[in-house]
Amino acid sequence: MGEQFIGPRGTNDLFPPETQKWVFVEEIIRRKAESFGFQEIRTPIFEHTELFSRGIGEGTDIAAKEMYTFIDKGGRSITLRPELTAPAVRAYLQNFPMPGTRIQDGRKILQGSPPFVKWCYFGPAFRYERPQSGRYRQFHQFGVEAIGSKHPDLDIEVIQFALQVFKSFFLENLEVKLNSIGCSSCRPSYREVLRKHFYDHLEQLCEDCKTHRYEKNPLRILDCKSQKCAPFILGSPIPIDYLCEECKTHFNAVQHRLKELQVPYSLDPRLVRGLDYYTKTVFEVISGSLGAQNSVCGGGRYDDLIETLGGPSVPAVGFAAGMERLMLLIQDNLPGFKKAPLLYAVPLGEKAEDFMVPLIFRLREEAEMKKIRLHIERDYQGKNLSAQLKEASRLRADFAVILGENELNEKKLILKNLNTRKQEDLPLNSIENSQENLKNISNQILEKITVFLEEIKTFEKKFDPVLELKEKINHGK
RNA sequence: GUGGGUGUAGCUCAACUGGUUAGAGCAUCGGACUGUGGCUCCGAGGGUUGAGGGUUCAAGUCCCUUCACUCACCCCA
Repeated sequence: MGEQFIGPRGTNDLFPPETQKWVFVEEIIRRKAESFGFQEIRTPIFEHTELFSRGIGEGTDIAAKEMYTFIDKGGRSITLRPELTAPAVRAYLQNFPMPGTRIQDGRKILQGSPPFVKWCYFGPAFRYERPQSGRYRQFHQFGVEAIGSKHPDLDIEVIQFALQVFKSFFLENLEVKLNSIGCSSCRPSYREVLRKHFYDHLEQLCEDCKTHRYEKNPLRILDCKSQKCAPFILGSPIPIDYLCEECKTHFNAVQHRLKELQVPYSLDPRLVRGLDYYTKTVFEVISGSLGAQNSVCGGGRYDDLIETLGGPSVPAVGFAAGMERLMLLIQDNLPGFKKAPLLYAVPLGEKAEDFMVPLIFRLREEAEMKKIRLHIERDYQGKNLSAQLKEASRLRADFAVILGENELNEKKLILKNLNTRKQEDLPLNSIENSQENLKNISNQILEKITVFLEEIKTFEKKFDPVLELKEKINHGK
């Protein structure tokens, strides 16, 4: 087989019809984002390493061992983004002017309200992990961030947006998990309570919990799935019992709204998330049909992140969802995509080509001006008539334009409807490829085609993608 | 990083307990049909059996190493 290049581990190539599905799905998400007022942003795929190590926390698995980091030619440490929230915050701080600040106890205190933005994004992210179903080294996320307000209704709007997106794809059997992990004022004391709880059993905990988590971030012990830790986690104190007044009111407000809006959710006191920047509300949407990597989307509040990254204290909330995982869930439900009707041009011989090439060019322009969606293709391998028509059939072409020696001599051109197998001659005034002549012929062809297309159109109304999708869902399971 | 499963033609898979020249379907290309397509028939090309080493008279098959894919742990989207 020789030596062949294959793509790096954990990366994927996308081809039609997959690419069409992605475009379709992204477009629906964009429309949904528009109605929520989340505006699309684009930030670089790489950033200074420091942004991530500080942003998501030195101790986290992501920062500690999953980052694609390299030194560039200027000696800077650069990292391919493993997530998009930290870059969004960086972009926010860099581009949106703050009101005046005063320094108090080494912290920047805002004199007025910070700029408020509601953003959404799409794009690739990179983590060095062993790939498996729903997990890749280059994967794609979409998500939203609302920066500049601590209003609990924004937590709701973010969750609602995620659910609305999933709903537009008729996804069922999704579960919303919710928790609150407190803030910088109540978490330290809770942390101590946790340490005390686990202290007596320290020797019986798993390696990771014993050595790292207990010291660095005892909350993450709650998230540990090891058999060893399970019995001690069961009886451990949970974050919501130790929330400060502010966090408690916030969490109550969030839950109140969720109930009011009849959003089904379940409290999960062990949901703590793997990134250090979360505060207060955290949530996750999981699916039972994804295998081990069952989380479709995860997010929450990050009221301290902007300050961690060198800005003033600005509250924010957001989530990120995995495109690959979303596609896994919905791709069987997605409809086939209507292609533009195909016109296959069949020039036989050099003279015919000399006329056909400018004609094709002109046809494309005329079709566009008349807003006729038409795909025009031809043969480039000098095949004979039979073979070219065979190719046209293989490509499911709807029409063929045939031009050979005979036609040139008789000053005509054959337009064949490949569905009905009927063909007719279109007279040529001349075989000069003057613009006027080409335009004339183009319009003749397009006129004939339009008639056929009208017939097809009424037929295709049954195949409206959304209707078809709905039907599938209703009939299936 | 750790464990399980799997690697045979472009794709999907055969080849009994080790036994001649590794087969089939689909796909591709050509011909029947020197200018009218989807069908049919005939034919052709395509393989260092993932790679490297070992055992054996003999290895696709057994052993070791390595690589890739895949699922799971871990972690997360």
